[in-house]
Amino acid sequence: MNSVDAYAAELLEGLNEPQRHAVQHPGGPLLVIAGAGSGKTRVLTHRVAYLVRSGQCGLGEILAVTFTNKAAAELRHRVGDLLGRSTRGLWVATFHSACARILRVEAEKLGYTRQFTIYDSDDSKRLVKRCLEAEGADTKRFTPNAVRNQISDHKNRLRSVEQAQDLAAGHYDRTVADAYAAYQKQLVANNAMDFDDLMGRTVDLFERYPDVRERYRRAFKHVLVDEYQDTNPAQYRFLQLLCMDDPMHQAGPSGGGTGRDAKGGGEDTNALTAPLAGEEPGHRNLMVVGDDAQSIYGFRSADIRNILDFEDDFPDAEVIKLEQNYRSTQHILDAANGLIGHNSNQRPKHLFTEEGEGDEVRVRAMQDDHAEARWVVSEVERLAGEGVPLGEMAVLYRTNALSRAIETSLTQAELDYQVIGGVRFFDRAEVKDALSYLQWLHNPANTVAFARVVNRPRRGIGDTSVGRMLNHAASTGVTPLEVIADPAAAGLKTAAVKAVGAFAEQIAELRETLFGAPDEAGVGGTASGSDLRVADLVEDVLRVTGYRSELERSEDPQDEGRLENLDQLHAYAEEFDAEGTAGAGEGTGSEDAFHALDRFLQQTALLSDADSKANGPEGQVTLMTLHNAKGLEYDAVFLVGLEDGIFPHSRAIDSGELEEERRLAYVGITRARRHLAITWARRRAMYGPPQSQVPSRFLRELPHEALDETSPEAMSGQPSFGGSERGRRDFSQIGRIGRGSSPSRPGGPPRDLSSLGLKRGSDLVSSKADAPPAPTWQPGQRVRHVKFDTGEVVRMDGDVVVVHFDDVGEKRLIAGFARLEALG
DNA sequence: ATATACATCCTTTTT
DNA sequence: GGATGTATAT
Repeated sequence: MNSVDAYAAELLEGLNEPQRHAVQHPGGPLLVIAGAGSGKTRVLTHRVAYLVRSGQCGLGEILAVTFTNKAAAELRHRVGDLLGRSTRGLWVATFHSACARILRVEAEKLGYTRQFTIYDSDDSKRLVKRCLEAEGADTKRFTPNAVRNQISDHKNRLRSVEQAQDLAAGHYDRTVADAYAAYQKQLVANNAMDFDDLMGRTVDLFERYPDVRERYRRAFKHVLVDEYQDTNPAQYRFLQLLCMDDPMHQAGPSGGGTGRDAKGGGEDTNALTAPLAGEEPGHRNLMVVGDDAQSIYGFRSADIRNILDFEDDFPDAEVIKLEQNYRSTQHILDAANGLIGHNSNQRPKHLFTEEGEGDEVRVRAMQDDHAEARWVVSEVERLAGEGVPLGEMAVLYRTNALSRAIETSLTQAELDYQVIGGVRFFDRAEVKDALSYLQWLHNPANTVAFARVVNRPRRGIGDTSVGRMLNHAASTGVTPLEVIADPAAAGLKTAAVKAVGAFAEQIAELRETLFGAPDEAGVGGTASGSDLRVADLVEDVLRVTGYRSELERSEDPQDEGRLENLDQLHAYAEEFDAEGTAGAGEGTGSEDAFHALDRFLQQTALLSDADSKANGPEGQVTLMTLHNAKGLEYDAVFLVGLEDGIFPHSRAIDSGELEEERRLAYVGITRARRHLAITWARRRAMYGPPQSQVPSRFLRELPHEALDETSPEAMSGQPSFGGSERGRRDFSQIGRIGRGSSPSRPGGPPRDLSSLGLKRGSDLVSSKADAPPAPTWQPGQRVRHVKFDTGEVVRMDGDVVVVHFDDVGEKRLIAGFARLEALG
């Protein structure tokens, strides 16, 4: 072994057999099936480092693709650590940012300028809405969101407008296809691309310009992909084009070229992959890493068949399975294995660990959502007492709506928590407003940004006026910037003309700061403000437009927070400026303001909440949806709301997406290192009155040996005193509790509360701080005063239970009451 | 043009 | 429960 080899071999130390195998893979297609917690990032980073150290290629000849910025950053960081040197030159990017980078350079070839704007889903929704309205479609039946999703699906499956129209069978599909046509036309007119276009247009580019494709194919000798199970057909084709023999011969508009389009017909045809003779050979060095069991983005057109059929697509592919788990204890893995075993569409695998059995997975049935929340919180407290940091605990749920009860209980217990999800920073209205100003200054053709800011803050330019200006712009093929120079031409009334005039002046002033000299409306000026920083520009926008002063003047307490967000945006821009100047140290000279803005917008468009999604740094319990939990791990995990209709979600049940739901549960289970508890509630208030719930079918699929269930009914959802229908109707405020030792009917009511769903002391905890000592209840004990879950008081007076409705209102109380009445 | 009051609708969402 | 959109009034 020569010294180079020895140097590279260091990178193999500490890897297990299959991991090492993957890292050393000589070349050609490689699929690594990486079970949860099996060290897939390790394999990826070590392979990148190994390729470089063993001299197989240069750092700059590797492209590593991920789905999130966070994953990309981590990958880069860890490769840097392994190599002990800078990773500049290494392409680690998300699919979208890699494409955006390519498209900036090649935009002209596709009829765009390199200043094109990237529309986020909100922007594109607005544009779709406008298109639908222009078409005269009924936006009740064709909601902008639904239509946008359909269009997105078309794009992700690489269906052109024409293909979509050809495919459209019914009226609905045709309307969608027409909207797609109009929308796409508008995007080009706006010099804008949506997220899906970043992929799709790059694919277009590669297909239409073989020389361009060839250039990139040569630039990257090795391509590595993370989370391959989540790739959609567009991403799949992108990889093909980068690595493989020319797959394009020809999937023309009318041809059978829709690849894996199930709707389009042949389930098994795959025009993308047919290896074609006589073309220049691709390097074929494609390594993909993923876990089919964690494919949970089907609703966003991710196609699990990409990972399931990898060997069919690439007959010479090597497949390596990583099944040793370094995260969880065996009981948790058993639960995961048992559950996922119920899926048929999968690659069989069996996770194992050397860490030992650990705790059993606890499954608990709760009276209702409040009891569930309270139980979770009491467990959080218990574990905290055992030394598990709050930041190492997470509560996971299917839908965001389920977080509320948990939040309430955590607050009452005075425990710190963070909720992941909800509105992202860059999606907040005020932040988007500010960014839209910047976007419009940068790309005056951007009508969405224009429509957004023209009357914000309120300037007396109403919807009708905005509509007229947009129409005018569209029909005369002119940008909104030119429209506001002569608003009367768009047919505005005098008051509106005046208001627009004031707005135009503000914009002129801002353009002057950005471009230096005043220029004729339109195409970016010549010499632009030399050392203007983006942060200054943000501030100028807020000042000149009166946006900031409007908020400062406001009485609304929420506006305080909005100002803070704007300050945060400013701080973010300052950071960006600092990085820019630091990086541009050598030779580049001072970058002009316009170009800085260009880079700034590019970056922010593809940024999400970046790093906020992590373990609560210190002392914070984390709450989030299962989707958000992918890739994370915690010492203790609580999976709540395991009820049919919630999880699996009713819409998934209806549309036969149970396997994906099951994978989602699998993801949840495998987040836990040592402690896992799964709960469901007999009754839950979602929207409106509480509904009876049935335990999730997934609970029945968990292997009993791995579980700790309080009672048989925890699984079945049946009261232990089974028998006839009862307890599901409405009742008076008085119920009776059976008494004495002789049940009044066969298998009749027991006399204690255990069958009421109140099984343990913790179910009867007082939630009010100043309430009398919370009476907990133990089997066999007589009960006099009970504090019910939401704080309502239940007093037992002999046989009769009297319920006091206080400030909370009665609908929550009925839940507890149903069970009491059931005994009567 | 805008403020307010009522109705309506609810998955998940890496970019 | 709440955010969004439409109808109505000013």
